Amino acid sequence: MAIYNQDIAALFKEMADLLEIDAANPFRVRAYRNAARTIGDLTEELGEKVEAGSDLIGIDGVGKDLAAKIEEIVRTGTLSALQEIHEKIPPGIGELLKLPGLGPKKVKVLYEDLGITSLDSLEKAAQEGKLEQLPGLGKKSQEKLLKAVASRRDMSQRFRRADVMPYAEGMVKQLREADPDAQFCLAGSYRRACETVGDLDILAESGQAGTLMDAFVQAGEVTEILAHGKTKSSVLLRNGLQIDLRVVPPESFGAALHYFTGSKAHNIAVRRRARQMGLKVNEYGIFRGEDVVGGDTEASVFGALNLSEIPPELREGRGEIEAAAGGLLPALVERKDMKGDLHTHSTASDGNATIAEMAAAAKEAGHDYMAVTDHTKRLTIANGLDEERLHRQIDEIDELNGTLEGFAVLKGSEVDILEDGSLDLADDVLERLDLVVGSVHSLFNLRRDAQTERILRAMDHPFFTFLGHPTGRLILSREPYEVDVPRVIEHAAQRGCYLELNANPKRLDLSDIHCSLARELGILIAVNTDAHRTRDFGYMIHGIGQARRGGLQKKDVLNTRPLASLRKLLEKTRLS
DNA sequence: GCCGTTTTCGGCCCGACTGTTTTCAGTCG
Repeated sequence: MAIYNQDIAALFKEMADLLEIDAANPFRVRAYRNAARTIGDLTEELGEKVEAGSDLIGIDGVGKDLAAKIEEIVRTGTLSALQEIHEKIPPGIGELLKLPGLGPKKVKVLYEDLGITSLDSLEKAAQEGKLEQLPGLGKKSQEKLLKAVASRRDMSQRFRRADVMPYAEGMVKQLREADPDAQFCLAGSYRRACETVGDLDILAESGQAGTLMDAFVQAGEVTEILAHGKTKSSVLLRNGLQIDLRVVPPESFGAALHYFTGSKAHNIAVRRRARQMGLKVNEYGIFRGEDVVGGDTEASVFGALNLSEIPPELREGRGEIEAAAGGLLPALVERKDMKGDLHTHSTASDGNATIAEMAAAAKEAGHDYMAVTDHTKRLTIANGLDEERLHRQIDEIDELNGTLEGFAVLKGSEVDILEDGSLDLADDVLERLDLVVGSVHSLFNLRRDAQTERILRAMDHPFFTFLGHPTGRLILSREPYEVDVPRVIEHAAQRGCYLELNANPKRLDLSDIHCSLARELGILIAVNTDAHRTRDFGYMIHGIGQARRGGLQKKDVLNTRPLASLRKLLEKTRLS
């Protein structure tokens, strides 16, 4: 059985959890967590590196010891150090660390005094009133833990970013009414445009901290107050979303915004740099001894550290500090750079607007062109088009284009990739199209090799333009199908075709990491909404957020091109 | 356990809030 990076990362995470409960050196714990995070982000498989005999030392956070442990995992599938610690700390107990209010110390007490190793046994002990008798715990902790177990069971702990936008805006609106002079900014993973967020962080600059705090905990949707302090409070909404509000004075706003935007890994890296320069960074400012050297704006924080300003989307501790120090940060693509949308549907298949209506909406969204890419016959559930219907649609689009001014509708198709890698429509109709999006809509459970080969073969088709939603994942609801994405990306580079970053907020498919790999290999990415309704063109902002996280610049994105250059690039993918 | 303008040892980010405490440890972000 092949070992993938995610497996190695999972073992290191578990190791970190158990070591932490075992009260190991906290920096040793951090070393495991750091390595797990780095390895989870890598695009090259360490299993292959080990087989090839390459050196693992040099991977960020991997030294001699962890390199040996990775080799052990790859060769044996297990980690003996983990099994050793299992003799002291039972497996699965790390789950308890995820409960709010429980950290390593208390988990250890729970296990040693009451033998608690699971949510079930914790719940039972709490119901029997045993927790309140433990040192450091009381009646209140017991009640909170009982609630935490219940809420853990009945709701997922993360939210798609797009789904929390209305809650974020609603809360800020209520706070603004309480203090019209305050400034608000959403921070955290939300500001970094992460695919999912665990909670919302709202930062306020205000002289009325108390007023804001009161308004916050009394807001309409709040069902529980988790903390209510002078400058910092946390609440839980009915849907389980946690919101944190922090109020700071104007001179600290930039430092606080930087701090609460994170990520944690980025902040640690920034503070390490500050320390090396003899400075100290906290959420109130940046200091040399007692002297303030920055903090009112984010620019002042980066400036004091001799860094160019790092866009929030890149603050993941993946080398952005070094890039900023060397003046090597990319100028990230922006929404206004987008000239068109190359993946849309109409009533001909499973969309709910006509081509003319979609074209009008695309133009309204600021685009100069749009490609119609309805489904094909294999996807009967979506009323996919067969050759004859597509021929007619092509004629229809030609006719429509004759009536449009300052806007072009391109002729395309989202063609099903069949099991053997062939395309779902005959060449004579594909040849008439401006572009062909190849997508997998069936047989998600093929073995990894078979799925990868299937896709590579489809890409080799002479009329193939780009791969639609390359992994098929649905965020928080469906795992990607088993496919060797780096291999697909490398193949696209050799073949001379493109990849899609699907901007639908449920998909955001490619991931940021894979976007970054594609960019390194010089592959153009089409950022498309896959719109099925006119309002879906609004999805573009989510795609742009993801593209920025992947470090994509305007030049890396296919549909930032004006129509004439776009046509040339589409033409270029055709093999004779 | 990693790492090096602190360089093979001795550091490793920093502060607010809670609950249980009676001066602070644990947790969280």
